Amino acid sequence: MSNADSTMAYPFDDIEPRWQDYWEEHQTFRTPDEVPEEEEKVYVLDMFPYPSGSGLHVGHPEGYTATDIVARYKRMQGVHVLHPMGWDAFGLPAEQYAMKTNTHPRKTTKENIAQFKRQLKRLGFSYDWQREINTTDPDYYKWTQWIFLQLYEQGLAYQSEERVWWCEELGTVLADEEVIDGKSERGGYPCKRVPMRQWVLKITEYADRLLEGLDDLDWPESTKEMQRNWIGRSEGANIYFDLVDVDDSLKVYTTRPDTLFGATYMVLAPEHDLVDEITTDEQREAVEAYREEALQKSDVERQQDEKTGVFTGGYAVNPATGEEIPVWVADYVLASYGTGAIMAVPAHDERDYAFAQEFDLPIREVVEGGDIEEAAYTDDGPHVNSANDEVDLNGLDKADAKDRIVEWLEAEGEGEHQVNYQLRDWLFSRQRYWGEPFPIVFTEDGEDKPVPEDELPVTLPDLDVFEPSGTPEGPLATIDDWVETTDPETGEPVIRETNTMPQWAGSCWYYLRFIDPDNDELPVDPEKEQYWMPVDLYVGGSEHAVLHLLYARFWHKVLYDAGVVSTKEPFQTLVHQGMILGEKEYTAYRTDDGAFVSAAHVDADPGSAGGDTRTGDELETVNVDETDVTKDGDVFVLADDPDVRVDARSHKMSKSRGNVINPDDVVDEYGADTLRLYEMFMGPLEQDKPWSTDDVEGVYRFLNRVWRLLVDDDTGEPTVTDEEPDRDQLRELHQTIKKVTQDIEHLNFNTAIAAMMEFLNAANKWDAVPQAVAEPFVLLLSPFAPHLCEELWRRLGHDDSLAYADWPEYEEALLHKEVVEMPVQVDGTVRATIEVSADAEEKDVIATAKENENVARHLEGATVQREIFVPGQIVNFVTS
RNA sequence: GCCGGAGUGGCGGAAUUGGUAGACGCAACGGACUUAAAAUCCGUUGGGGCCUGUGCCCCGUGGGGGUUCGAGUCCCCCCUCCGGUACCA
Repeated sequence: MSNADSTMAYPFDDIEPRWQDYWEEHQTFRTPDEVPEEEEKVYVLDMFPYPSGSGLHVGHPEGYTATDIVARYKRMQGVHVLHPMGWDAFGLPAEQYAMKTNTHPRKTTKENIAQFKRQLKRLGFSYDWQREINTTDPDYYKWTQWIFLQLYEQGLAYQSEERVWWCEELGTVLADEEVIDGKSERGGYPCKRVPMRQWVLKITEYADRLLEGLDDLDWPESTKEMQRNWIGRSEGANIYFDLVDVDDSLKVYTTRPDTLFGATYMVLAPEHDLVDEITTDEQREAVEAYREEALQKSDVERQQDEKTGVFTGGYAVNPATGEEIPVWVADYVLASYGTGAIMAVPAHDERDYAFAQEFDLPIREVVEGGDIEEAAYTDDGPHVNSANDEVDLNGLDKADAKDRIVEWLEAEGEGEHQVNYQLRDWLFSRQRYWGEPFPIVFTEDGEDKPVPEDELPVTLPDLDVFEPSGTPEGPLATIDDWVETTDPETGEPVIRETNTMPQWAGSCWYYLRFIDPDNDELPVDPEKEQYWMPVDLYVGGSEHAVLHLLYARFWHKVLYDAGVVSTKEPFQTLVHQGMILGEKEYTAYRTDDGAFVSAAHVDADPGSAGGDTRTGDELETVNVDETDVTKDGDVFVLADDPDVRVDARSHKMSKSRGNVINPDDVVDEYGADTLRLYEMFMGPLEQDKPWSTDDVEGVYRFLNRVWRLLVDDDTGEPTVTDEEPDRDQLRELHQTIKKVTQDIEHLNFNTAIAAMMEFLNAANKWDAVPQAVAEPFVLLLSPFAPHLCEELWRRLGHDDSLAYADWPEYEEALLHKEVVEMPVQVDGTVRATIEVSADAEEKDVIATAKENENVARHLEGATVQREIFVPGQIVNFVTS
């Protein structure tokens, strides 16, 4: 039963497609190719979507509406706006679908894009569709390959043997998350890690610049912090430990060189190069077995709490104490961080402490302050037991001890100060079909060579059959007549690189291509780039807080160094829209025989089935209607049985939960303007918010009231008058202009809408609406509900679109009320509200306040110590 | 564990530099219109208490303390929830 069926509803289903056609026909939102002469510009960008087969989700229009409002608002202010949209269309799902149905990913992708585009157009976004780009288009990925060549030529791309999960049965390489317990997630077939030659990008070379660049960006603090943590810069020292009976030394990285005197053993990662050399014959078998086991474990499995490890039989010399200390192999030391080896200081490191306890290794205190019988002490304190003939750390604190010992190590040639990063170089190849081919060939003697620029793009060959390649090298390796080619320079036979680029590649620079999408000479014209960059507002999900945004910043800096772009950072202001959750659900728990169990006794993730914590019985979940629950203190209980607590929360939308809202359905029922307005009205943009169909109807009613305020339902004629607006009407209008303008500037769309609702409530009480008030109001509403407002604008007598009409400006003088209400407090408690003239003097206001009966009553018998007067805000009498 | 964010009516959420807590919307209730329903319109709605009534009093922004004439807002301590991350030496 929807209100939308009512005959009273405004005809959105007629209005919306009509205006969408108009905009398309008139190219209303086309941004000219030429660089405008006027300075002022704004580049408003959405994170472009992956066009999945399931179509648009209600989460998409949230960010897209926000940027659309800003774009439309800025256009009306006469600013040049770049507001494009495109498709991040390479990726695994289309390839998996191809293997299931033997449909070419190109076809699937094309269909999905058509679906997405149709859905977006229905929502009336003001994109310049002439600039649409698609990462799978050879004219686009030509330049992705070109950028790879820039990286290659600058020495930022190298090849390395990296281990991948290979599943013999499935005949394909799997990602980490597709392998569980060494078995494939699909089918449960055994997998093993095999080394593969892969391309890796030297993002670590840019670590410091990526870190520093964050400081000046107007980004959410949490996102900047996540990037900082991801880069993970730390300062410490490399220290060299000579090996006993082996002519080599062991290099370790530590952030606590000051605890060197407490290093009582050492640990190598199982992958460490020196394991073989160090291991003694007696220990070899045990070490080999341990190593074998560790190599087949996934990273997750290796991060179990219990520490495992095995003694190598070898010893190293602690350079500070001269002691010979045992060298172990353990998988709590990661090969990928630091040098893959550590000096273990069990007294002052929790992990080393746990390991030492497990294997009964000595624990020696070198920093005072804790109780090392109980636990590792990692805080600061005076150093002890830390002196030899040449250096003495005793009594020093952490910072001084670090300086002193590093100085000594450097003088002795036993170590040096070292900065380290958690950031790893970027594994840039995938053993897949549906991605950008690398512009690289290999000569017969195995040398890699770049494909010359004028030979780009290296296009993806077609495949007849989509099936697992049967080789870890991926599907392209099976196409001989593509792989085998000739070197255009020498005419010699060469073979092509058969890896493809990861999905991130295309999204690393798409914001540049939007500026100049058809350029076949360059990725982007420098003059246009200088005008439009940086992106002024970038909106997208926080799931991209690290990877996409870090990779894109990295490429941008490389392009900056190559002189392709003029800004050091691509995205000046970044906003993450919150997640839209499903409708709020109340969940009760029940036993087999139908008895309710209070949620207080249920052990389960809220909303999913679980067990009774007292009896262990399995419980089923029941959805309870909102009307059958009631609030009891902080929790909800069944109205009929207040002893039974129920879970009340909204969940992430998912097919399995069946709480997915399809934007198409909402548009069918209420129209695009309602969907847009609702998503903006739900709450602050950045916040997660639950969907509520009742609330959708609320904003729909608002749009209907706007329509009825200005248009006669029977005749379709406007109901406005040409009378001069009175003072009250002007004040209402100008207050609304001010509020809406400021709120859009701050992306506070929910309160902007509330202000317009307040305006409407006021206007509904007027006998008639003057045209001079109606028109600015329609303009204010237009970025939010563009179809409705275009229609109203037309009916109010305008021939052109309002897309470039002047944004209304408020007059300060019209905002003021002549008479204002002021609360009067006695000792901080409001006792009355008085009406005074807005420009009344303090003494008059105080006098009026004192005359108030209730105020007088509270002041009776008391001495007024102070009189607080804040003009227009408050009067407060403080008594003794 | 660590980092980040948030706790305000039955619900989503408002609240400039500290200045009438609960704007706006939903839901609920009452009324008008209607043969009736829907839609629409008007009104009430944080909790408790006093009063014939205009009205008045007390409590109230996760909990406890503090600063201030005045605290949702600032300071200290604690609790809960959400997101991220986790053997990074």
